[in-house]
Amino acid sequence: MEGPSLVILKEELQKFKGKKVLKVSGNTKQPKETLLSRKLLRIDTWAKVIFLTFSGPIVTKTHFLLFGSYRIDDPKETNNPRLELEFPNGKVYFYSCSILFGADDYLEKVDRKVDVMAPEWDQKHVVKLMATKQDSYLCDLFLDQNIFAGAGNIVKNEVLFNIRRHPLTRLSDIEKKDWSKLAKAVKDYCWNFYKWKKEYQLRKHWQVHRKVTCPLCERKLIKKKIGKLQRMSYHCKHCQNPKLKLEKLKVYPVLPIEKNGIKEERFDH
DNA sequence: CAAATTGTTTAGCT
DNA sequence: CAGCTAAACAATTT
Repeated sequence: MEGPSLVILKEELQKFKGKKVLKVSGNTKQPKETLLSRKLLRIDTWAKVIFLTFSGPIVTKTHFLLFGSYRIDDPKETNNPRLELEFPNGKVYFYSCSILFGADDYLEKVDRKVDVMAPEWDQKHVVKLMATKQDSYLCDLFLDQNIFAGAGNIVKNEVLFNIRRHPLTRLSDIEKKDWSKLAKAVKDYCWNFYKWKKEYQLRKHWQVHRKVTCPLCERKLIKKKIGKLQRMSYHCKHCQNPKLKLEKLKVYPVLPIEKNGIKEERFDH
């Protein structure tokens, strides 16, 4: 689950704010019983993490990793929740995720200036941090949670296409004056992600991620694990700047969605 | 249906 | 100590 999805979860949990935990269950090894009878006081997100603060205070930190999911008032029948909380007005279920208790300090220490979805996101601050990673490939840089907190593999692949650059372009191959454009392109795409996901239109907007053909030149896309992080990359060898440094950096708008019958997204996460 | 996946941490090397 | 890799974790979709 990428950053924007966590913000959506936060919104969906608002109805439980100020409510008391009536019942706790789940297969987490963390001391879940300590949450009984406590009130959910606040909900914070950072990067791909959600923090729940209960009276006490007790702070939990939940990360959904690659396969995690959640449900509200509508449990899955196929597997057991890691944590289930019952409130007077409903229940929330977390599945296949990492949950840690006692996360008070994390919540305080988090750098909100690098969180792509945070109001405190600070372009200049991000560019400063980028300067410490000049040798990184863009495909690795965009996944660096210390610099682009909340960006994931979809964001990475789509932003690289929007800037028409090869994933193995090094940051140092981009003019320094354009670095702020890179940062903004990632942040802007994340907000589009957020909007599209709420409309169940996210996958419809994918231009290269998990696709086979380049939407511009119709050539077959390259699908390969590359970069230091070896995450799957989808890119067009022809359209994503095969000749480095020749062209001024431009962030192209996302192509309009095709009017064919791509089915609506029904993902839980 | 094998393969991929909206990801990260940690143990164990060199 | 830095930096790398493999392993572990876990569930659903195409």
